[in-house]
Amino acid sequence: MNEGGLGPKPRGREASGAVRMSDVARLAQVSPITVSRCLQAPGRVAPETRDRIRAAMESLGYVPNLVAGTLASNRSRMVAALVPTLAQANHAATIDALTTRLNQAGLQVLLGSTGYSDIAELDLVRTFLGYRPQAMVLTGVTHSPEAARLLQGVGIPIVETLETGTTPLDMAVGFQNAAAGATVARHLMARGCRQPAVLTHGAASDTRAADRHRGFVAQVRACGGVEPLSVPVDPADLAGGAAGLERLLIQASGVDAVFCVSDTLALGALMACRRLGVAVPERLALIGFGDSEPGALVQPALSTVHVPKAEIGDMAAAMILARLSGQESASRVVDLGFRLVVRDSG
Amino acid sequence: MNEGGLGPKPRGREASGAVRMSDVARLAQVSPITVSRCLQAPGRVAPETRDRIRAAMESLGYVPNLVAGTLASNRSRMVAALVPTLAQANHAATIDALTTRLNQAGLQVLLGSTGYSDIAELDLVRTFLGYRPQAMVLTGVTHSPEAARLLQGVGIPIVETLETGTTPLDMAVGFQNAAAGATVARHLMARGCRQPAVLTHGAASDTRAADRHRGFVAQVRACGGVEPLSVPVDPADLAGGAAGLERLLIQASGVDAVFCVSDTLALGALMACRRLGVAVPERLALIGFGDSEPGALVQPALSTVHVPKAEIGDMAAAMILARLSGQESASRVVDLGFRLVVRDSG
DNA sequence: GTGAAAGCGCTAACAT
DNA sequence: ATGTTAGCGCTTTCAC
Repeated sequence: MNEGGLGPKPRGREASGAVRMSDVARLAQVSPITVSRCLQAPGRVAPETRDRIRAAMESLGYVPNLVAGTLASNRSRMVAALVPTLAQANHAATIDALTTRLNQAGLQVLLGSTGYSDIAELDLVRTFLGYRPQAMVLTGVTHSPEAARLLQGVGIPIVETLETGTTPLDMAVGFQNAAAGATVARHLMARGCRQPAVLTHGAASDTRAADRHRGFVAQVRACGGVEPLSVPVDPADLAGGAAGLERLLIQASGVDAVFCVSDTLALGALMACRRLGVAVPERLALIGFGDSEPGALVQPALSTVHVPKAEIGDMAAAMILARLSGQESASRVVDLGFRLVVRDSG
Repeated sequence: MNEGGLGPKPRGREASGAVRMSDVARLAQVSPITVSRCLQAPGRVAPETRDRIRAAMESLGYVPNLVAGTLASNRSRMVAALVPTLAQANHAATIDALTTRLNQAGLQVLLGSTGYSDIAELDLVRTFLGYRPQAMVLTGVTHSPEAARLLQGVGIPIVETLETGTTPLDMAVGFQNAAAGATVARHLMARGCRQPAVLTHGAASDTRAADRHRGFVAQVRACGGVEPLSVPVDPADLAGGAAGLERLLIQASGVDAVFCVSDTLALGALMACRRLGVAVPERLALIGFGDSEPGALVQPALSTVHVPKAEIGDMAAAMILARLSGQESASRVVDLGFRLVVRDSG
């Protein structure tokens, strides 16, 4: 259909008639390298030649093979990103901002979800590294030793998101989870709570949640409060939040405030309170984390901690882009902070 | 640090000391092809050799270059997926399910977001095709003619999600948006609404929303109702929903029911009603679409249409996997349906 | 069970 | 402004 019968295909492996750069070159009567240049730096080919090449590409429906290009140039246009799950608004918003920003700069995002599993993470890191990405974005700063070793060995920019508590592998952008927990504790104690408790995420690798929990407990202690009871929940969904709250009330009926390490958990707890006839915040104060949309809409409106999800994605992209363009960024750790949002629930 | 000084690197382009398959081969005293086999089909190399190779890989920290592998074998392990935005729970949930399922099968997802723009979509399609993915997942069935042409030309499985109204490029999984709109209309008319209206998404390329709108209007007509007024909103967020509702009430104070083409819009409208003192559903019935989490939690709880977001992602993955394993799937279009969820708001 | 040779489609490094 | 040559790191095909 397209061959002139001049040269039989040497290895004959191609599935469908994928158009190659050499086909374009032949039609445009130039050498392949000129076609390549026309794609990489159109300014370096004569306008007439350029038009001829473009016409040829158009008429053949040429789609450059980026895999071959990457191999030859040793430069991919890909950034790998790993999240625990997308089914949570924080992560989705962060990744959305990241991809949007990176796409604008001509970079593609290779996305993987670890499901809060360290071994899945290691697997994905290994595989993704195999694509020789230009950079890698991870969620959180806790990774298996092997993953950390692999990542440090490759010498590409690495950005860890949502957490800035400790020294990053390379760069980090987020906020301090422990400080957020402490802020919530201070707020609750100042409101006169006597017996605070916490609903936390049971998954061991959700160290962000664990940090918030830790910061909360430490601050309660510092304020001289009673040791907070804590109930781990896994999976950390609405039903889990509801069940967790019921368990909590059974274990310690005197609890008068609950810090839920995520809004989802808090919303589930709020539902349980409604069912049980527990008045919020009069009898029980409830504070969430993440400032999700539903939290602002329920009644009583959920008090929570706002975190800059989209800004984190934007900043991660910016840090990567800066590094790739040679700037040895001044700040390797960017703390975007958080903000306590006091509404009706506590 | 690692070279024995035997052969100078021919082209000397490598950034950092990336370990190559030949390095592993040399250390394990086999030829590169045996290392390759050890990775692809461990069963075909002798156990002893295998152990030697694995030890070598381990000690060198070898990470196979998948780019080279893809080029040589003409088979990538990647699936490309395009969504309008991830900042909306439906899409995030669908993609989450898709990636999880595909990752399990050893496939990676290359993710792009089009921001509801056809030209961004075309751009992404072109670029992604350059990576020679094994399959492609798109949102909706409406694409620019060039994109459609490109996609049909490549001969890989294509799955269009969230919409099954028309003939797909290749395969489709979702539900019928127009039918969903009609169902809402029937419900509202049966409840005795006299003057229904609709809050719709203004973005021209959100044809799913437009279909729901169309189906709704057609059904109202079929039921002999008055022609529904419609107010387009863009962007379709909470604030937009609130503003849209106010505009609607100004334009037609007699409206007694509003179908919002998304839950987000409906939630915004509900907030406006609270502010304005409009009783829902007594004075105004409100129905959303998508069955988002907040909708179930607000008061009055939002009536809406449930769609199987995660199931769509799962099914898309399953369809791709089936096709890749050679099964010429019986059904190219899978309608997973929807379900009217009547709660308090209408 | 293992290896040698060839080449995937493109681009870097020099020419000219 | 354009071309030549030589690979990128791997896998295919075919031989042993």
